[in-house]
Amino acid sequence: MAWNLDSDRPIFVQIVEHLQYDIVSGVYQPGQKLPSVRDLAAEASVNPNTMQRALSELERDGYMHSERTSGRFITEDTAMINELQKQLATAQIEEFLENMKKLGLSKDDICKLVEQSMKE
Amino acid sequence: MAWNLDSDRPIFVQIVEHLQYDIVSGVYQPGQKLPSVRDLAAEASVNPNTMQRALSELERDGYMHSERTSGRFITEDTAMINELQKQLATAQIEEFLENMKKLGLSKDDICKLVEQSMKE
DNA sequence: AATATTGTATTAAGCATCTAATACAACAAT
DNA sequence: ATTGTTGTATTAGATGCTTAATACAATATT
Repeated sequence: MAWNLDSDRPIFVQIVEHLQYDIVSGVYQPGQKLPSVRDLAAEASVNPNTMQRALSELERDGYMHSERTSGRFITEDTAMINELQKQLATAQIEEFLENMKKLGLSKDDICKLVEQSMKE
Repeated sequence: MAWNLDSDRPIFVQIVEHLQYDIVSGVYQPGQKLPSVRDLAAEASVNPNTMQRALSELERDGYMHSERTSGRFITEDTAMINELQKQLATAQIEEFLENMKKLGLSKDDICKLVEQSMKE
């Protein structure tokens, strides 16, 4: 699975988002053990420090926790995960609609374009 | 008009996007003269060098051109502007749908959420 | 003719990000 | 008991972005 990191934004931020999406979509199940920092860093072709930083952020927000030497685990709080999904989804929609309006497109324009793209 | 620049991405990139949206939506008309680099920089609360960099990018891509000392002008190539609008719109849609899928949402889920948000 | 404004260029400094290279303590695996 | 793996911390260097402070030539403006 490619990580598709670009240079337009800090890498550690993109990693945080990527992992949030993996948690929300079920790539990583609640309670599941994550690969080690070094393995994740290699997988993402990133320095271990950078991966560590991203993981620390996710840990700070409660989406995972580390057991000293046994590894790192996804939270088992499914309510929290569902909340994150809801939050990310509404953020996506709001940003999308706002940007489309900035482009000078009407609601009808937006609907047509979305419907057209959804058919593929 | 606030520029709403954040620190998550390079400012000059955000300025490029902001101005592209202003061109596409008609805030700046084809052939219209832009404020000076210094004025735009002040308006965006940004260093003139940073604004200059963003403008150079837009100029490199043909969306505007500078007349040495008379100022800087939006292109009169309306076809090019329409093409940019189309390009930005499809990019928005594709990114949006891709992210929603990454969140594990089905097409029905997406439709419902969009319809709901569109009513406000 | 004198002045102001235009775009443009340069240099230096500060800052955050990222990589690289280690190091260490805790614990699992052997 | 030894070895390997875990998360974590530290230091140094490179790079890119941003600001600040200028400077200059060209040309509107007065």
